[in-house]
Amino acid sequence: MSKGITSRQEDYSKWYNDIVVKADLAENSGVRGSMVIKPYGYAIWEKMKEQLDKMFKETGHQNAYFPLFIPKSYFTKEASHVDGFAKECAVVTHYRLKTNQKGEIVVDENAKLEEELIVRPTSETIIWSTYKKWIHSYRDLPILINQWANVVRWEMRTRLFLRTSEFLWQEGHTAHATAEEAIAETKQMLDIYAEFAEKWMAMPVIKGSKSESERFAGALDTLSIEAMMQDGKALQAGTSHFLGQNFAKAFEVKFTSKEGNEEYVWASSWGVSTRLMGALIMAHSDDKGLVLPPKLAPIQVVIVPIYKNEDQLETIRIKVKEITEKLKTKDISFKFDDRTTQRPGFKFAEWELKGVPIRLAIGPRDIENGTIELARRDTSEKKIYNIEGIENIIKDLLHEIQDNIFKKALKFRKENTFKADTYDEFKKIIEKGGFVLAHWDGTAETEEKIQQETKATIRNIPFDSPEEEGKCIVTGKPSKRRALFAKAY
RNA sequence: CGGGGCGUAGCGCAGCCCGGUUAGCGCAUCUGCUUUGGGAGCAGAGGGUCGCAGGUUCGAAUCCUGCCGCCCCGACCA
Repeated sequence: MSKGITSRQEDYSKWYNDIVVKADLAENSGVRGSMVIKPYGYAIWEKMKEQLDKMFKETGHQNAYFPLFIPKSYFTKEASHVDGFAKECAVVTHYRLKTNQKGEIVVDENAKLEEELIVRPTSETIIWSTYKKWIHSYRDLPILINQWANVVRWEMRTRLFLRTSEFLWQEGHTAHATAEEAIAETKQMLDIYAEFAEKWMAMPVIKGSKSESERFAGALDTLSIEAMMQDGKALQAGTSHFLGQNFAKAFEVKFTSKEGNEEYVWASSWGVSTRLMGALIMAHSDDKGLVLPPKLAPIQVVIVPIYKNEDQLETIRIKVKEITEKLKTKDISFKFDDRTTQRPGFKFAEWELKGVPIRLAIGPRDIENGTIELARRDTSEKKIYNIEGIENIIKDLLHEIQDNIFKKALKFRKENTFKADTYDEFKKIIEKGGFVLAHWDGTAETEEKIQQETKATIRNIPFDSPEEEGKCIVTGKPSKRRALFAKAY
């Protein structure tokens, strides 16, 4: 492992990339724009998945699995949906290879598919074509299904975790008898995402609804949570869409209501992806490497032995065993790093790079005194504690760290969120980086003008943005609420 | 798709302009000894179709032609 990572100040994107690669989270693969998620990175994703999955199930959802391939005809049924995704679809056209006269492996032109298959960029169409078969009566509703899957969007420019051609995600697809119910579901799932972001990722988010031009292709309303990264840019961390009856109409999904009327089904869909990994990294990490919130850290405590010979290591091993037994009773995950091939200093640096919240170091000195050195990743603070009762101290400290990094992120967001009442003010803030709350006349033209001139977009219109009389910073037309603007990932 | 750049050891690069005999450096790897409370030191070793294909030449990493791949900027974008 090479020393050091680029500092945030020097080159923020390089810093991000260094962390991903050097903390062993992921790397680029031989396929353009597609990444390999390495075991340590995948372990973090698994922690996220586990918690989200639990939250989905607690709210009555079930998991299912739908095909990777979508027949082109399904895909093209909902017009705005096609418009939104057509330019980034991978398409399967053949099903066989052959060897030509030169001995090369080539596509067998005789094995052309009658109908091309789209590799799913999202599954609304395949799922709604299936729901048609499942839904006939109001008694069949609601359907509350989630799927954990991979999807492909052929992006022009990719970055590890933040935007890759293939990514992992979950997509919820629900069907309801009424608009109210579907809207309530849409909101509920956004709340779940926000709770997960704040309580688990320790990342404060702003809930709101998207402007029309940022809406999901085929949705009537898109809600999002937006988080601020350390460079002041916004990252969309999750979306929940109210799809109205668009997909039901496109796929002819009707049900007979209690009153005996034939009606179209109402829908929602919602998703978060491996992009959350990128958010997690950029929300908390520092120039020494990753900083993980204890609740998502695959290893919460790492123990590094310090010794001069095999005898000393053996003594330490026995002591460590006592400690780890106690950690187990407190449900604390740990790793005893007894590799003899690396020296302590190397291990310290490595585990800091990997963001382990707490490090214990124990050597002959400690054995003699019944003590242990404890270092916090979030503050870099080091303290000597008695081994007796250390498990309680660690348990409390893990909560404190979780809390501390959330507060730190919240403070940073507050310090970098501003109100602007003139376009000049607005431009200055955007230039520097940060969130801007400003009045906007509600038109796509103004939104586009702002984006063209400043590269900032409307992230969302925050739910907690109070009603107030204002004037659009560009056109001066009246506005009732401030929208959240920022440059975004 | 437009503009720019790059392909030489696992990674990062020098050499190319001005052709010349064993193709070099740093990191990593391996071996040995000494080390181990903040990324060890010394000594030695291994590792290369110089992106691919042609051409020019006594001789090509170096010059010429074609091709392929990748990266950056722009355009595009849940």
